Amino acid sequence: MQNNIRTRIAPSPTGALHVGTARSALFNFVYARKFGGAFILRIEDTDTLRSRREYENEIKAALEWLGLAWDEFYRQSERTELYERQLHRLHDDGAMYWCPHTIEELGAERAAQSEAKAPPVHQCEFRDAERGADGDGVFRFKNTADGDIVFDDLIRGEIRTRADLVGDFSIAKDFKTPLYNFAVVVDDAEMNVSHVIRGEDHISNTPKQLLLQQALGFGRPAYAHLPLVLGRDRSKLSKRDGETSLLEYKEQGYVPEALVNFMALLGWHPAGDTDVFELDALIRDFELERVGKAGAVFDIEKLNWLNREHIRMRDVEKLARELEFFVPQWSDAIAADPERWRKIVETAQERLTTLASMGEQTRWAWETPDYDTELLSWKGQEERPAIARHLTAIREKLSLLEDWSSSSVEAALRPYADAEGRGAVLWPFRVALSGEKNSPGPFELAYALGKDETLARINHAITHCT
RNA sequence: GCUCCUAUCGUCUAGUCCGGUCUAGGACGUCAGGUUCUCAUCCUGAAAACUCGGGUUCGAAUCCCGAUGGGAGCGCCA
Repeated sequence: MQNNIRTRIAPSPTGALHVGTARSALFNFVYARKFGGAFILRIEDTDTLRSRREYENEIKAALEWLGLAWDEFYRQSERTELYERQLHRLHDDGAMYWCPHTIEELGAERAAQSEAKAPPVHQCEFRDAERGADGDGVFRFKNTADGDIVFDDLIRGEIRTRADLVGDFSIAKDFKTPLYNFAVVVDDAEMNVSHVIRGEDHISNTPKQLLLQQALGFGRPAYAHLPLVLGRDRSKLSKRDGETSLLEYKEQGYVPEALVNFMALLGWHPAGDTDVFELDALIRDFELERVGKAGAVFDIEKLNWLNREHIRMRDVEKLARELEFFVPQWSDAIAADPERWRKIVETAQERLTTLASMGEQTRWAWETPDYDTELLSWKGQEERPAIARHLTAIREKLSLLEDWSSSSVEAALRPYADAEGRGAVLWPFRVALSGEKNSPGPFELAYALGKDETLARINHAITHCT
């Protein structure tokens, strides 16, 4: 196993953690863990106007929720001396210059180039001028490379770009305000990042960063560009496609294991036919070589299925604790009888798609059933006296029952139900307990409700019929 | 407009590097049956794809060329 693997996720705190960014974080984390390396969280907050600390906190919370613990943490806004020093080095080498053009001028130039079918590259007449930062303008890297800029992508193979098409790109607003491409290069080198694993929307930034690395005398990390996460319309996932903020999924009742599983499947697949797996297995089986090249559509149906699967695999006690958050209206009842709550959770567990559906899924547990008497009738064909007779028989058998479990209740009633007709007996029994047309089975309900409540609800139903 | 990336069922994908075992496999979803007092689950089954055109070859989803489609980037954002 290699030990010098260092990966990073570098979000900018200008919004919540995006699903695409979270997926990149996951792959970086997994890759680092697999080789016993370090996973770095670097907040790219050089854009002081848009960066906000509350977003940074949200991003951290989301990563923690997913279980992606970082080993090192940095904030670019706290590293300005470093960038300044490197900026001066470039400046002293004559590798950058001050471009005084306004944004309007640059926009006009680009429009003209588009019109003339020319490549959109800024031709600055000041690239050889000796002048510092003043007024409008920006520092640009003086790109003197010729031929192709080539790098080997771990996922895509060789990628080459014509150097003259890269042009003189901006690297800083002034000596104290570096721009993205510059800060990234300095940080990746300074942090000894060994593998840059990021979205494919960064492919076109890579040649610029390569040029900068060379000019500064830095080494080159390995690159792996992930396919993009796409929306229904196959364009980059956006708000229109539903939630793009990871924490939103938490609030909607998705479990982190499902998100991790789902995001891993967006572009990667284990060698076998397994679709359901957890982080440990992902770390064990992950291979960058098995990451696909084409964009992957975010399919909420598959996420829902995975969420169901992971909820079903969950430890009941743990699930019970997580579920409490989603039924605040019953927190007192839960605190009063935690054992009962655990039984309710047990009954609901395999029926939950999201944790948030717990409320409607277990209304029967908290509210006294309120139903029309007709609902007690199996297929609307049983008359009231018959229903009352069945319920009375059930009451008699159950009141004698000592050991109260789903299977003992079933064993006590099965012969009678078989003799009288299962539907005719079990349907009114279940409705008496749940008050619902659709609900978990009567034996499970009886178990979760407990003997006293079960008998009380049966009595209530009997009075309905007489 | 320029550049780059990309292309297997509706969706995620296996297979592509090392051509034949692929009448293309799995999963989600869909549909149909079955189990079940109901719903959900569960079980069985079905429909569903190699973008197109050339070439190489005895043979191509797999190799080569071209076209087309899709995506991304082109910022004094990251």
